[in-house]
Amino acid sequence: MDWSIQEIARIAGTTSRTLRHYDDIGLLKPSRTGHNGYRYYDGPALVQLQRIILLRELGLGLPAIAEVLDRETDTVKALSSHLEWLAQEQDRLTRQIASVRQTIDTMKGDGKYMAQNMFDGFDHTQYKDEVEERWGKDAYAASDSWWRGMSAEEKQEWKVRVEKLGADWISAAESGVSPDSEAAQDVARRHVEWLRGIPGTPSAAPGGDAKGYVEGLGEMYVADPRFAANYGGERGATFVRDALRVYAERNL
Amino acid sequence: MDWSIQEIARIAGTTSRTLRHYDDIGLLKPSRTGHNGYRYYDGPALVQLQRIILLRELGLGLPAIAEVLDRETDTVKALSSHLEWLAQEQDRLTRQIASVRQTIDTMKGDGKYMAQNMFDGFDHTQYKDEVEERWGKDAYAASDSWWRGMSAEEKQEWKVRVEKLGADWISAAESGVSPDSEAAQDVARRHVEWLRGIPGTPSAAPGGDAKGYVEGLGEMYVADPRFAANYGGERGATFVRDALRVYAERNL
DNA sequence: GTAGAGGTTGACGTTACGTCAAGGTCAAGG
DNA sequence: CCTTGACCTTGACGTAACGTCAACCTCTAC
Repeated sequence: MDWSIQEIARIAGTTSRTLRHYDDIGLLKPSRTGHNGYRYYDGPALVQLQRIILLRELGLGLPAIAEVLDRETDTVKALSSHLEWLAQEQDRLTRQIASVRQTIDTMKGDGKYMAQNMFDGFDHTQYKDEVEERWGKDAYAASDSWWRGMSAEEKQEWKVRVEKLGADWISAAESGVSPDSEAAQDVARRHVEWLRGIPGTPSAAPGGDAKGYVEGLGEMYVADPRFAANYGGERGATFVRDALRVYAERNL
Repeated sequence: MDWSIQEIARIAGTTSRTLRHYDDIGLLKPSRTGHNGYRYYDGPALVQLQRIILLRELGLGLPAIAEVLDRETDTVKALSSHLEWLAQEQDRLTRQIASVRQTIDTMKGDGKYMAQNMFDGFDHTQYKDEVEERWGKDAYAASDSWWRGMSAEEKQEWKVRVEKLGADWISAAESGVSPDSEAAQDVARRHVEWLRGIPGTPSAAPGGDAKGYVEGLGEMYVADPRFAANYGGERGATFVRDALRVYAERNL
């Protein structure tokens, strides 16, 4: 009264390969093995197999299932902790979906963002004189040719990055944490790394005054309403300035 | 004006290993390679890298990103189809979470199900005489010892399987599809495979009248209100009977 | 000259099997 | 007895995107 490997596979709704795999990892051994090496399974083995399949359909991993089968863990307990993991995954997915949606919207350019044309790379020519005056002709030229050298898609994605950085600054400022908190400093780090991608930025190497540059930028974000608007107004810009100052002090 | 592998890794917020991986699969080649084999990256490479990282954070796979970079696919298009996939995943997760919750509830035994003690394995002794009369003493004895041989956990999970099967029957019946539809026939197949797990069930091999047995069971589900209740009342049981009859006719 | 930091190319591990590949076993028919 | 076909076996690669050694160069600074 036992079945061959294909037979229980069909009965249980799985494949013979899966059965062999379970045998290999010791999850479910055949109840009997023929002299020819054939695997045979009996009733209790089928019951075990059906338990395994049930738990697998719920998403449990094979090691977790093995624990349940070895009576090291309660099934309900295993499922409960699995449920937590599932909930976390769902959260992550939800956030990612929101992110993708926003990115698509930004890229499609619904006018709202396209019209902004911020200094941060969106329309260099508009600020030509200002940039030349502040950082010199070379800086503008380098920055401009860099920007012109990008494809439309690259520009789109650059904008998206700027958006995200701005959004992260705002949410950090509004979350009420201090500018020297780890969260804020992480955004500051990303901000500085982002700046490094723009030609004309002083390098962090000795000789390039990256520290003064970053601190100066921070002040400008506060002083210039066009920038402040990008970081959630004056309060936001102040937060950005403080966080950048701390970051520059510590790392540049 | 270029960076070593560690430097851009830091600037972009990733690891050198990842950079090497991208080089290996041809996703992002260094802009320059030293005579010693060292990889160096310049500004445009950094821009590319940042595009890649942005898309990766949104969950796109590397092949999809490669398509975007090779201009074979529009970024927005790639993200849109990615969004669909994400939505599907979310659906799947939601359903799985519901399934796990229900399973946990059933196992915890909130009394509602525990009290049911259906024939389908929940309390064999209760139906001893009836079973013996219908299928013989041997059938009852085999079935009973099989049931007693199971551990508490196995019994719990067996109940869960019965619950799910019943729930699937009901939802199939209520969905309005016909008993010979693919969906209904799939549940029928699982039902028959489930029966095979109970000792005493006639085998599908020649000599064992599996066809008559299954058809007889179907009739009983309709005739006996205790069973019918398990399949959503008389209408549900009728659906089950019809589906089983079709299945038996075609496959047994 | 020698640390020490950083670079290189392999190559294995991760999840749960799918998918060949090469070859033995078994029942049925000519 | 031999063949055919269905079924079985073990072995090994592939999957997604790197993390993590391992063994071995290279460069800079003291």
